[in-house]
Amino acid sequence: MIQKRPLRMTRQRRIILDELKKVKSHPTADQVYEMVRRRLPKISLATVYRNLDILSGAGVILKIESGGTQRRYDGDTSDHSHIRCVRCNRVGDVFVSPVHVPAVDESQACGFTVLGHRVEFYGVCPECAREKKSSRA
Amino acid sequence: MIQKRPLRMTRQRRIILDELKKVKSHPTADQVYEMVRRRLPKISLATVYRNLDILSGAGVILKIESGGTQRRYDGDTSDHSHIRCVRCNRVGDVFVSPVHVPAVDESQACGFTVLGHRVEFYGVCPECAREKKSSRA
DNA sequence: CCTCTATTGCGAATTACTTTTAATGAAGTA
DNA sequence: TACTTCATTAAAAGTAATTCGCAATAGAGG
Repeated sequence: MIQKRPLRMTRQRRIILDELKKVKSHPTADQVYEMVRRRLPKISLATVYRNLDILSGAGVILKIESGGTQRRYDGDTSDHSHIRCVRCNRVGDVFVSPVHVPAVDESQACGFTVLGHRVEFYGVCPECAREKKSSRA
Repeated sequence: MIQKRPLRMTRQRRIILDELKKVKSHPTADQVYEMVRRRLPKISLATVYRNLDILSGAGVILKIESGGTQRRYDGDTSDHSHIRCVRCNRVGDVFVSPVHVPAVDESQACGFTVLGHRVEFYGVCPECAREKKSSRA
């Protein structure tokens, strides 16, 4: 594995990574900002965004792109899927045995070279399920 | 099947729908705007956004939410998956026999009620593959 | 230490989309 | 056909999320 350039471990980068690894949720950049701010009150939101980009580019964390208005980040890079709440966009982890997806060749994929796939689940998170029930939507 | 209220078919809505059904690509709102503008030069981008929302809400077209910075729309509502180019975010169709995804219960999904899932492919589109090759990135 | 250059913090800019407002026009009614 | 009504429109302003530009700063190797 060729390491292009070792990541320079600045105070803010270390703390961002540390906070993200610490939680099992999938926070937005905003939420990471709030978490990190408790330890580094002067950090800027742009720095948080930049580092989340750099860290996900380096494969140290995961950037969850799919759906919703805000990106989310995951400190857990082990193999698992995600489920997104259709109401509040909260993201949870799904641990299932590897899903068998038939091989797809270019002819079936508009000439695209297939690199991989992911399975995305959607549903209702416990919090929203509770609200829904009480408000009889 | 209860029809809430029949869609009022305005000139601009008809043309938006027509242009979207005409192509087999998955244009962004911007691209739809450009297409429609050739026939309705005075239409506004907001109208395009609003109608794409209304049409997808009515199930006449598909809104593709997953990944990239811009939403994409699909005039083809038949059952198929999508593949996204990791370089340019272009979206293509993938026609595969229904993928078997094992049932997931709440305990495996952080307490979420699972409503469904989709399989997303990613890869490199023909155009980007060609560029990559020539520029030896 | 000292230098070199990646990284930071700040505010301003950009992107992608949504809302507001007043005017318009599609479709049902007489 | 004329009238009515209310969903829909265009244009502009607004908003939220993210990114950029740049001077100041600070890790890491020498």
